[in-house]
Amino acid sequence: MSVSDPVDVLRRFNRGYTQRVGALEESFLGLGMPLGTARLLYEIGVEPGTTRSLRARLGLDSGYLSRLLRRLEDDGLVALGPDPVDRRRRRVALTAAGRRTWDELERRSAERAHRLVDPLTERQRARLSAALAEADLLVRAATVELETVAPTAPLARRAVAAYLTEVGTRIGGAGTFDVEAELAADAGRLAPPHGAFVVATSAGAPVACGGVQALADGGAEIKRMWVDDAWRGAGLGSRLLRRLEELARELGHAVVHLDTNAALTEAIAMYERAGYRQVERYNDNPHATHFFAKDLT
Amino acid sequence: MSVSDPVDVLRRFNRGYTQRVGALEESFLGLGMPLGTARLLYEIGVEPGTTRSLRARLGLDSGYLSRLLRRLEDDGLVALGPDPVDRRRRRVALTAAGRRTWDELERRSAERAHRLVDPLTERQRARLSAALAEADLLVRAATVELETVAPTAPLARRAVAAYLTEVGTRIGGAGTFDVEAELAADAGRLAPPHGAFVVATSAGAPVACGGVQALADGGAEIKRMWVDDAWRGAGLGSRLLRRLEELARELGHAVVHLDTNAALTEAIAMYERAGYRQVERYNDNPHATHFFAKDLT
DNA sequence: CAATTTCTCTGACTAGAGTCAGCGAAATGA
DNA sequence: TCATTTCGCTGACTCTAGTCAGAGAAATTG
Repeated sequence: MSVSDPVDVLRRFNRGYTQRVGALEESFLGLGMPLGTARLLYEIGVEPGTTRSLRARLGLDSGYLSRLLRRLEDDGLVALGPDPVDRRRRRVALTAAGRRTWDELERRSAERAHRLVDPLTERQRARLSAALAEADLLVRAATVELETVAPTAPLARRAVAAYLTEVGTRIGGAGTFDVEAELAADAGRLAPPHGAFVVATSAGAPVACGGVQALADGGAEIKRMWVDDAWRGAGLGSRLLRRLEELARELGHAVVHLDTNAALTEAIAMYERAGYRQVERYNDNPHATHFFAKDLT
Repeated sequence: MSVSDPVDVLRRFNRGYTQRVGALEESFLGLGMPLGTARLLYEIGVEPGTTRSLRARLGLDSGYLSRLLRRLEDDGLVALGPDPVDRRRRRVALTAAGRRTWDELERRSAERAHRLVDPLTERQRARLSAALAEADLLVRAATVELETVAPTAPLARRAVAAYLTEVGTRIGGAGTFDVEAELAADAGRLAPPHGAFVVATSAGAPVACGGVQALADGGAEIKRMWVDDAWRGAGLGSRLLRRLEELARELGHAVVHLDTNAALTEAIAMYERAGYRQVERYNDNPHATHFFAKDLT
């Protein structure tokens, strides 16, 4: 067995790691709370939300979640209130007592981690840190899911809003966007029959997106390419790009265009790596400074 | 929270990893077999044994194990027979069908790992591989346990034998050792009241060792320093060295000596990093070419 | 040889984790 | 506005995982 076959390395790691460190999870126990309940409490503490968002994050059945929440509520650890946006849903947040329990969970978990790292020297800890951060990013990237969704879907709207915010700040305050107007424009052009929109999600949260639309004078155009800051460097951009090109091909196009701004240096580098060549300005987008095209062979 | 604090990175990794890949464990499912049963089958496949040894390895209740075994037997996957040594116990081994199921478990586990790695590019896979291998080594190293044992203990004998084999091959066939004679010599000098022997174990197997003895003309000497090939580069050597110096101090010595061979380059580098300075030959060891000493402040 | 201990197995439990169908309230679309 | 869809909640389940006490066979001890 080759030491460097990623599959073998992964399996070897997995076996060793879950045996030694997997016990970390069980640190949730010892608070007299079942694991599922503790996991939920922990997740609420990390970021409160609606029943819906929690379900997505933890992958739970709605009935099951409902029951778990009730138990936490009975114990006085969480407070439930109606969601003003959609009164069928409920918003969940920790109470003061819940926060104290959460802090205790945090403390115990950190203590366990600390004990594991303790026998290592400073240098080794740094090495472990770097290795785990790298592995974390790549594993996360590998498990991201690409979904084609309507540009009006909440997921898509959030992703595009994030895109606009970032581009706005990157290219300077001058050209900030009217988010609602932009979203409204997307609704038609980035949807079938002439377009498509793809969101990359991780544990239910959007981490990257991109769309294709048909250009008036033929060919397709890729728009709204965005990768969350924390997810850069894991090849998510090129994966998304490949998917969008595929969609453009399915829509019957033989060439894709895209425009971008000089400030978005990583994006430009990625387009070049992906085989895009720089072309003349093909639209009047005031925010665009660079224009690219690629033939879909 | 600093991104590079090892404790935080470890915890972040842990959360993401067990969520995404921890499911790997669940790959045991999908054979229509509950997790516990599959784990037991797997363990029997790795190494058959008595009910008793399996209970110890998996940490199961005897009643529970009994039930699980019966289920496996009913399914024709394992064969149970009385243990000739103690007829209250039973010996357990896989049947041919059990072996096939075991192989299938292996195959699926590998396939899952493969699927995880699949969306990544070649380069990313290599990065992931390297990162996991590094993390694996360090996590293993962090969970290694140092025990002071008698040099006659089976664990110690195995470690010293490995040491002698390695040194023998490294410094060339010329000076191979009489293993039994060397072990007999250690028995007296590397044990209390004038010496000590330390073995580093991981999951019960020796992975490094080292001993201290008193020199005739004063001072202590470190001997039998060995780190298993697969465990190099994780700082196990320096950790062991520190422990041995501590033991030398406790034995009342103010200075430690050690000798080594020019062929053992990593060891020499480690001694220098640890503050050892080269000194004149202080014994007539024919295998030694380099001599070191360090003051215990 | 008898008494005691050790060992596995059985039966009777409990709690956790999760699934599924269906209900009623709220939101959405025609 | 009315029909449809979405949403969360409830009740009724199932399956795992694991605990515990006690029975009976085998080994050990006095």
